Amino acid sequence: MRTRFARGAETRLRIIRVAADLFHKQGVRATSPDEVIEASRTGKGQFYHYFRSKEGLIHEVLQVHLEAIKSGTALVKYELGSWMDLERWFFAQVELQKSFGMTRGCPFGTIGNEVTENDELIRQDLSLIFEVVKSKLAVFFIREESQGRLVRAADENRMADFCIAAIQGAMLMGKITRSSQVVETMVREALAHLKGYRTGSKKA
Amino acid sequence: MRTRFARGAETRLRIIRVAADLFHKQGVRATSPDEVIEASRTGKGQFYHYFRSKEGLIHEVLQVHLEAIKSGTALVKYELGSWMDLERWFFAQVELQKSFGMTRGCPFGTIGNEVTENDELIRQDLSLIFEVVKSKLAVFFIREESQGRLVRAADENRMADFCIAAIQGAMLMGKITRSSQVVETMVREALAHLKGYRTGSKKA
DNA sequence: ATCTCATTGTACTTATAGGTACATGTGAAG
DNA sequence: CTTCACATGTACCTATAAGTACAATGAGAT
Repeated sequence: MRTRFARGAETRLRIIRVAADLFHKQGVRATSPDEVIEASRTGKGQFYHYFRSKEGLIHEVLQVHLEAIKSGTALVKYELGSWMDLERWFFAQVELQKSFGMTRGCPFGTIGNEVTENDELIRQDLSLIFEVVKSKLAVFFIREESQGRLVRAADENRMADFCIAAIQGAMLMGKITRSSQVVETMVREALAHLKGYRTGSKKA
Repeated sequence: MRTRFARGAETRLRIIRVAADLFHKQGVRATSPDEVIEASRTGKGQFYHYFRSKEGLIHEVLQVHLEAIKSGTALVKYELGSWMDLERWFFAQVELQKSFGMTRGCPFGTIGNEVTENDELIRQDLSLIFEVVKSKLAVFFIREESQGRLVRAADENRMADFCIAAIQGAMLMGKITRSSQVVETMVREALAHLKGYRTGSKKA
């Protein structure tokens, strides 16, 4: 029973990976099952054998993303141990965007902007992903605070939300302008703001 | 010749307005010409009489937005005369989002996130819109600077970019979480950061 | 060798997207 | 009161989206 489901699982994962890439590249609405099927070199039979529907596929893709974030196997590392790590967190995403020639945004933001009131399930999947990311970031700020390295006015949860919204806005503007300039500006300003919450930081 | 084109111009504008609303609500890919036609109570004949194609319509919609921003007739006022105006600028967008029950994001950001490499014209339209917005915001910061009210480290262009990316990220997260909390957090943090560039501001 | 069930392949189906073709209406200028 | 250009209405049309139906294959259990 060891390899009983191995072949299928591989096919399934191949479809998910291809879909994730296409969703990132062109969004979910612009990506048809047929396109995923062709790019993954599978067939209709396989597609609908492994996924109820297109929505089911989107859900599975997001699950895989979520697991990668949780387990730390994602391209971006969300476990921060220092301010240097935080900088790396920001810049890792900029670099990823650059590697696609500034033609793509954040994989989650891209999908998130497409959700309407009929995509409640997907919206919740995304909400959960961002909640997990937020808590990972917050953990860092909370640790800093517990060591007395943050000023009293600092609110770790707000700081985490700020990080996420900042990088989302930055990447969206980067995609629209096809330039990394705005992204880098935003990241630097955001970091400057966050560092302002460190004890003993000279303003700006 | 006064009313010669009046009727048609009205129909045209009606289509544009309906389309703008649908694009804002559900994005451009999820909005078909048929839907626009029905919601605007027109017909195929009229639609394709006034617009070459769906892409043409999107372009026209963005032109109308652009003109509204330039002329100051948009729902959000981009001409800032004071820091209070800047706050209002941020919060006006939050209020607008709230008025839709947090189900929508920024009209431009929503469309911007949908553009792929095949939508170069639309992408440029959006780029232009954001450039105009940026310059309007920058004008305020430059005026402040010229009156010696900003610290030397302040960069007016970067500050303007920061404003735009911040509000974009905020609204996107607001739409995904369906909550105004993140949005308000982001706006307050962003304002705090910007105010840090004022001369004589106590840090944070 | 066969049975069984996961897996895969192919053909068909319905609805919608996006657009054309063409016919008709209408109102102001001549 | 006709005419011509703008304006509107209706009927197509082709491609694609999303999904179903069902047949065929193939590897481990018996």
